Amino acid sequence: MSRAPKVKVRTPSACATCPIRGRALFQPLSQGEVELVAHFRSEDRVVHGATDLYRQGEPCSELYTLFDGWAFLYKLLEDGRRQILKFCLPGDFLGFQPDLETPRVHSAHAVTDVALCVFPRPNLLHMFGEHPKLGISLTWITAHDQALSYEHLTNVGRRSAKERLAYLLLELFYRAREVTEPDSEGGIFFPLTQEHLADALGLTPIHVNRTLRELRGEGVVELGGRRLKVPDPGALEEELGFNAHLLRPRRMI
Amino acid sequence: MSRAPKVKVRTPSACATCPIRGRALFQPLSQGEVELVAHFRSEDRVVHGATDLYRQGEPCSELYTLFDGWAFLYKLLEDGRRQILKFCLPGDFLGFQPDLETPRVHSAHAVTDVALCVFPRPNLLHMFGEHPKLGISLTWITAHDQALSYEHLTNVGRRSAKERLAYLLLELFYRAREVTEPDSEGGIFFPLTQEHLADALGLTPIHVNRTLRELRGEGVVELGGRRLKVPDPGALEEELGFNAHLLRPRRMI
DNA sequence: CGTATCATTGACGTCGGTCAATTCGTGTGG
DNA sequence: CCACACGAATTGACCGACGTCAATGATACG
Repeated sequence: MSRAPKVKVRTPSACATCPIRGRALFQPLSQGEVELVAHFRSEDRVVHGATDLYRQGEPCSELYTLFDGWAFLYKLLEDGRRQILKFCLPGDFLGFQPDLETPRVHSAHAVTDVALCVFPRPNLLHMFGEHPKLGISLTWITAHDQALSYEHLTNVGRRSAKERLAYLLLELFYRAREVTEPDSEGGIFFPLTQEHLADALGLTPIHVNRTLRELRGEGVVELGGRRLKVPDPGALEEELGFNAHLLRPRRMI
Repeated sequence: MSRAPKVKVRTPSACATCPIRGRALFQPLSQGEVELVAHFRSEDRVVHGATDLYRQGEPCSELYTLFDGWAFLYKLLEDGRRQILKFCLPGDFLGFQPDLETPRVHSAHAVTDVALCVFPRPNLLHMFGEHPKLGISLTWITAHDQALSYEHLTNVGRRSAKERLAYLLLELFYRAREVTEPDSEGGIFFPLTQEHLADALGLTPIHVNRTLRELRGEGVVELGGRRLKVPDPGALEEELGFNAHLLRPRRMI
């Protein structure tokens, strides 16, 4: 039987009052611009957890704003090895790539049930044609994603397993705290498995587990029961040389 | 004594006849647009090899098009570990980042002597204000860089040393062949040391050396004397699941 | 030539991977 | 309410890819 998805819903086309608008793609827009965006948006869509949103090789017909839930982007090698490229949280914009005529270069997967705002590709190009400022927003988002991706590359390429894991958990802790309500103890909802973490960090799940045990033992993180807490984020930030700037969206100009 | 740099030169503001324009940032521009770009460009600059173009932490006052020579972007950890993020070849656009008010988030280093077109930041913003199409070009470039960066992340996170090295060499071979003249044997000029390769791949120079020996032994690559040749790129592409699409610039729209 | 940088090689150590159980937790059905 | 099933977490024993340390060669340049 098909269970009812657990996600936030809202009345369609309610961009003007969208609860995540302050954090989303089109944050710095005026009232009129928001209406323009609402006009080009085609629908809200809900996708169940543990399913793909799109797959590499498919045509690139839509783009999305993640409205609620957790997802990630990933690449698959021929033999099944998987690299997770980015974890997506509410407010993130997914599905853009340099050549929209070309098949998708990576896949996207819903971890939890997920709610999406859907932008059909032709509408999007229209939209940018009619409103250059939206193009600047998109440039900003892409550049921001790239900075994050460079950070991950550095993490995977040049840090030990323990550093990598601590770094990723800290990043996700900060990002999740920005877009969802922490629980009474300051912990966040955290739906990822150790296998997800492994595939993002270039490790095996087994080694993630061992490393996690160390971090827990040192009191650096509390993780379990779909909940994550970093008791002293400041100290960890310091210790890892974590650059929190990269997570704080600011205006480009 | 300061030796004379070995790079291509040209008369300033000759954007219209720039030999790399077909491959550079502003490729799809009209005559008038090129003149606009030429107007906002401030100068040509030559930088000696083995020096930094800019460093993380500095203010972000200029952006560049690489006109001649090889460079790379990198991040440094506190203890000196280095991750190379991207190798830059003629035609590449450097120095853009999401928040231009904020200090640089990575550094750039000239491998060889290098010639640059310099765009002062304030001019750039002006330029995009006056000509939206340039903004689209920039978005395209950023998205393209990001796709490359995701590819590198996958490479470093999920491939063996041998696969990583072969993959990177193939990529550089293709990219270099696009923008410079191959020698009579089909090899390309290749100024990187094994340490550069190591820092891009998340390996040690020693292990790069050993891995290179294997690849040479199998006839997969010829590398030495600042020259690289991949005798059968097609076969290697096949074997690695290399996606050459990502390297071929196409129009976004 | 003398010096510096890069490439190369060998011996050895370790971080993280592999394989294989066992345990835990949650949801399901009897 | 309990038995069961399934995925995820956990643990141990062992292995191998890659790192570390140290020495030697090859090249280029002043």
